[in-house]
Amino acid sequence: MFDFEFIRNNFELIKRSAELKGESVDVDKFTLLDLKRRDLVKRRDAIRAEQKQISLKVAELKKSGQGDKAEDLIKQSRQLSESESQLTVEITEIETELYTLISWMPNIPDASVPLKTVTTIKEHGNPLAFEFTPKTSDELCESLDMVDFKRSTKVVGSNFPCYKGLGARLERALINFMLDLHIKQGYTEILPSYLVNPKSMFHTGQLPKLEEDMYFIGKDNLFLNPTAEVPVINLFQEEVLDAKDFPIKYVGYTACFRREAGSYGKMTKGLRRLHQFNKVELIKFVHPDSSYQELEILLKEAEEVLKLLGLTYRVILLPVNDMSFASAKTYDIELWAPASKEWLEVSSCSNCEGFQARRAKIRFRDKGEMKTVHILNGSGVATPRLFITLIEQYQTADGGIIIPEVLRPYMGGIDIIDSKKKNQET
RNA sequence: GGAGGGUUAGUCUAACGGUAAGGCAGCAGACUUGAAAUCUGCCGGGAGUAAUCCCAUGGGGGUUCGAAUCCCUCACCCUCCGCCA
Repeated sequence: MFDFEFIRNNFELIKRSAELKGESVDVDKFTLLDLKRRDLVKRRDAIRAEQKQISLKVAELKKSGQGDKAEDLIKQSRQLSESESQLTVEITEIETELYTLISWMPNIPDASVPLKTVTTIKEHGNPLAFEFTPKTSDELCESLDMVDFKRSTKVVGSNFPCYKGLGARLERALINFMLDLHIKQGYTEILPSYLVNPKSMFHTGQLPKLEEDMYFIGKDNLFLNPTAEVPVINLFQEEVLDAKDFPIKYVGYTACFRREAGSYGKMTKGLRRLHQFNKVELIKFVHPDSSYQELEILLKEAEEVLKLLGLTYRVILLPVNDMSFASAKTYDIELWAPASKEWLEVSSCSNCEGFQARRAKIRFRDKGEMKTVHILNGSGVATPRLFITLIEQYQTADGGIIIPEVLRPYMGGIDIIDSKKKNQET
């Protein structure tokens, strides 16, 4: 969200970036309402000033025991009061409209972001060649009994996975491995609430735009978080941070809930796109002057997960039309699923600059001046597609899965998942 | 769920219904080799070249010429009671 003054001075920029992000923002309407508001406010202020003067005179008269002389003044003030409240009604209406208008303006992309072309920044690892026909993750999950999709459907519905046996253990191992790694990188762990209030959803930019994609508990007016970004960032809403602590780094794990309304087809098969999934999320509060350097560091910190797991991945720079509402610049990390033969997105690392911070009123003091912090977020990483690519990349000719060494301590020393060991819980 | 108490600026704390006062922190300057101390100014937001004006006491409403103050309502915090893992 932007300040009024910024909007007044940057019409073209806002209009163009909104169009590129697929939003229609009526900038002309803003100008019209803004001018009207300023005019009305000026008129109301004049009335209020007059009322104040009268009020002071009344007080004086009453103090000096001449209360009866105040009658005319009081009558006059009552009349002013009427026109004042009329103007206030008009102003409130306009402000509501303006606020709605502003809350639908997406963040402006950084100058380094391409308009429509996806740019591959780097590739890591080798293209994997198997001397046998590799199984897809769906086949492996079934043959090794790691995820029970069918039974879970009876409990809740489709696309809510139920991990089972060593599948559950592997999922848990991944989460813990990632958390421990990021803690080593200097992040403070947060285990936040899964439910968040509407205000918080607005601050981080999920509302108003993505309301349809969110689970909502009407009885208590709460949303299920779609990412730990929401509860973690909102911990600090309306706070003034200390610049001495920058960069402030938090890592949070939560289950994430998304309705994925309108999704269908191949992309929803297996673990590809789920209503509930696990994600470890990195959040940084930084000084505006260094937020783009911090974004590069954040990306490297997320990549470290995949490097240590020995996975083949690539990093792409998202063009404006693929970027989220709140982001100014986003890198995606994609993993290679060799059997399914597709790149799967497991992480988005974004610099949202002051967009969320202005909404959430998260500020810091810089040489006596209050400023808006810049907020970055990055998945480090989401588990389902990591799970898919890991089991596809590490599968053996006889249908087992080798556990990467860094995960073994989290798996009770298990080094391979195979058909004999599939339900083992040593 | 019930009863009572509370919410004032970055922070801490005042204000018989008469128009938000202080302290601390912070910033700038003076003094100083430098610092501390001290002194001066600034130190919530908006409009205006400026003088100045308006808004702001958790949110929303009401009473009043006038509300931080009185009333209603909601949110949150604290204490106690009830219920429960």
